[in-house]
Amino acid sequence: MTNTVKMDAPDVLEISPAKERILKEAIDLFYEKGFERTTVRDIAARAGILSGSLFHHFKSKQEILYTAMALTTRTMGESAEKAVEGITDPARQLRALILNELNSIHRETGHAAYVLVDEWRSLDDTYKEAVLAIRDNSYEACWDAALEGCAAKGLLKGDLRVTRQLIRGSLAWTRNWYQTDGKMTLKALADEVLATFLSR
Amino acid sequence: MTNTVKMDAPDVLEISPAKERILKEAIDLFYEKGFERTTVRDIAARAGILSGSLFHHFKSKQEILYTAMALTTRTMGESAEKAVEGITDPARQLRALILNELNSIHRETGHAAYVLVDEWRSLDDTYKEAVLAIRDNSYEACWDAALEGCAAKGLLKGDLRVTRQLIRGSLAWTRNWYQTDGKMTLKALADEVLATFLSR
DNA sequence: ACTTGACAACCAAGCGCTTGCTTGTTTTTA
DNA sequence: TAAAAACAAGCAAGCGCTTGGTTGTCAAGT
Repeated sequence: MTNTVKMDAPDVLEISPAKERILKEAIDLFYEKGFERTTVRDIAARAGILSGSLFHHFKSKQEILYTAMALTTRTMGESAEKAVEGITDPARQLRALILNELNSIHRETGHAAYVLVDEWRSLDDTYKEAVLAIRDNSYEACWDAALEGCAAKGLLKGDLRVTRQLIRGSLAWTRNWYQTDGKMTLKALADEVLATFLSR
Repeated sequence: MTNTVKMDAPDVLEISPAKERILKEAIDLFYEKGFERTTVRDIAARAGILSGSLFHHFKSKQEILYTAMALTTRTMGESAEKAVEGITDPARQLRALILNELNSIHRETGHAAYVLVDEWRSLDDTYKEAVLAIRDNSYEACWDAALEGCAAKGLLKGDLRVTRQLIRGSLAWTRNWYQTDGKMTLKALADEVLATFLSR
């Protein structure tokens, strides 16, 4: 797909079952305590191994964070593309993207999306670039297309880039208050968000 | 005001000039690197003293974070009350609160508001309660009043509590994209946010 | 006017502990 | 039987914090 050289960064595609289990536990811990407060001993204990054994799979704690973020970024990009697939109406595209993002944050794999945003500062600069390279391809393009479509139809007023950020902020913040087990479903929340941001 | 015993927690009102300088530097560092990545040696160096001398003013690193957050919380509460003072129209109240919050985030003291949100997880549970006790008094009440006023006038649709959180998220997220030195002023941004969330 | 003593602020040194990570060896798997 | 995976042990560095002593300040005592 991408024509950039991939040799420098370890290919995130290659994930052994063991790696996957470690990543899952690491993400959960990063979600609970943050990257810095999580020790390699914590991660190893949850994965059922000793701390030293971690470094057989990842060369550093940073690489664990990077792999988790790179994987999450790719997954969310694919997920966004799939969400708008076959939808032509821009308002419906937007709703699909909103619901998709809410699902990413609050469903079982949700901790990964949370970590991607919240622990970004903890990622080394070199790795940041690598993750951004993955992100820019598909994810942003989907959102831009949907938003521009809405704007063309007069469904959105004001600066599109600002609106985009306002929506993004609203969605990201849901992790601080939305309860999966509450009365409101994610679909209902998605509708509420859409209704809030679309002028009618 | 509060009838709870206050003896356990140190009164945040008492801040010597030295304490204030240390707090300012600490907040800047927490903003730049996060609480965990910031060492007491970092803070001391910026304050122009040695690390051990910090503990003459604060009994622990945690207490530095707590003091910063308690102070910020009180300041923001007072600031919100002052912002809506004398304003009766709920839409104008809301605009004032939005602008006030944007100012808190992006003006000179902005790092404090940022830290309050972003490093909340790093604060010990005991201290969390103390900060929440300060917060609940004024800040939330101002927002609730303005939002209910808007709803009564038909300016807001949907669940008020959800709307409140969507706005809060949009505002908090601005720190990830809004540039103080850019073309858009904070007032213009406040207007854009207001226009986005109010139905017309 | 000079001494005294109490106090806050700070320094210099380092303690005890935890951290991420390494090494050499053993176990498991295929 | 050889590679992959995990263990056992521990190192060097950095962490928050403590200790004991040195300043500068200023009001009380003589």
